[in-house]
Amino acid sequence: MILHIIMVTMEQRANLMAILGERGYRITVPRVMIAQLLEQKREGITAHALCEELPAVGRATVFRTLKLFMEVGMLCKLDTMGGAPIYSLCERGHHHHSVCVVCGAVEEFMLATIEQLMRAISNEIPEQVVGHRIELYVDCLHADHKNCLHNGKH
Amino acid sequence: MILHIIMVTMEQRANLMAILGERGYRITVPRVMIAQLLEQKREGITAHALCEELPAVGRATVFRTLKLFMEVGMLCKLDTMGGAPIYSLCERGHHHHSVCVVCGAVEEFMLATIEQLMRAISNEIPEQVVGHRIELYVDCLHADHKNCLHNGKH
DNA sequence: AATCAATTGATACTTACTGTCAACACAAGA
DNA sequence: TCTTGTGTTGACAGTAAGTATCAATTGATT
Repeated sequence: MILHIIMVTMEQRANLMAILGERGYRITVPRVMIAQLLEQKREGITAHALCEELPAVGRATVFRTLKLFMEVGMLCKLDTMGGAPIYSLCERGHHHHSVCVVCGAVEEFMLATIEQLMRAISNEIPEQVVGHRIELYVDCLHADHKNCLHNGKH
Repeated sequence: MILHIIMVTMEQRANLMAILGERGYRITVPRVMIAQLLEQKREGITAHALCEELPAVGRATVFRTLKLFMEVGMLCKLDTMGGAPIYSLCERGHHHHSVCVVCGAVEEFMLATIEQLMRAISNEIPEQVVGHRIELYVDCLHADHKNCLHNGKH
């Protein structure tokens, strides 16, 4: 059973800024603005859309910031195979995506079993696991694939 | 314990061609050449390198073919965060990657537990799972991060 | 061998992302 | 609170991954 993420907490942005601070990165206006927007767009957002919604922030800064957030493990980049990548905040290790291969509908999900698995893997391999990313390719089986991203394209 | 993939079988290319045939795609010279090369480059290869090694095959065809192989579920695309994506053949669901966040070293691995997990998930969610992708972000802990992809860049 | 749709290669194009650098702003110390 | 220095920004130009187009070609089928 999929547990959709409902909690939209301020804690996350605070976390993100705290992590930046800890690592010696500055907490700047553009970074806070981008974090805020990502927080609102829980379903994820493209870099292009981010730029449009934050015209005050330079394009280069948007990409630099996305990369930074990814490096500190608070942002996932989802490759949609034929569309622009989608970025979305994640508490480390607690957020994954399923992509419908028919209509392109993207859903977030979490499964306790995945997190259990990750802990198990940590014990099994010599490397130290600092993060992970799981994408499920599914057929969402919706009668008409209503959310079809591809409809507009063909 | 990581089980590195050792088996290098001809079966895989045959599989791939069979799958193409089944789905009504033609088995052409460029497709066979690309499949052959991918088979040799087990550790994965960039689209750019593929083009260089197969000068007889057009760039567009290389990308089209990679996309096709991904669509039939026989090829994984690995996003390396700051480098060109790496493509590598996979028997469906039996091949994943770990990426060292320090030095960028990429390793393939498989864990039976992951495949068990996927079967479990299939039963838990309403969507039909047709494929998956798992990337582990690790610190490989090699004393000097010898395989450091980033060395050349900084 | 003939047929015809699927595929190819060349080219031009789009777009995600990065490098550069002068101007700026954040945090810390005087 | 003023100063100072480094991290960060924005604009712009550049790189490179990937796609659209279209005439020429090729592979499966008859």
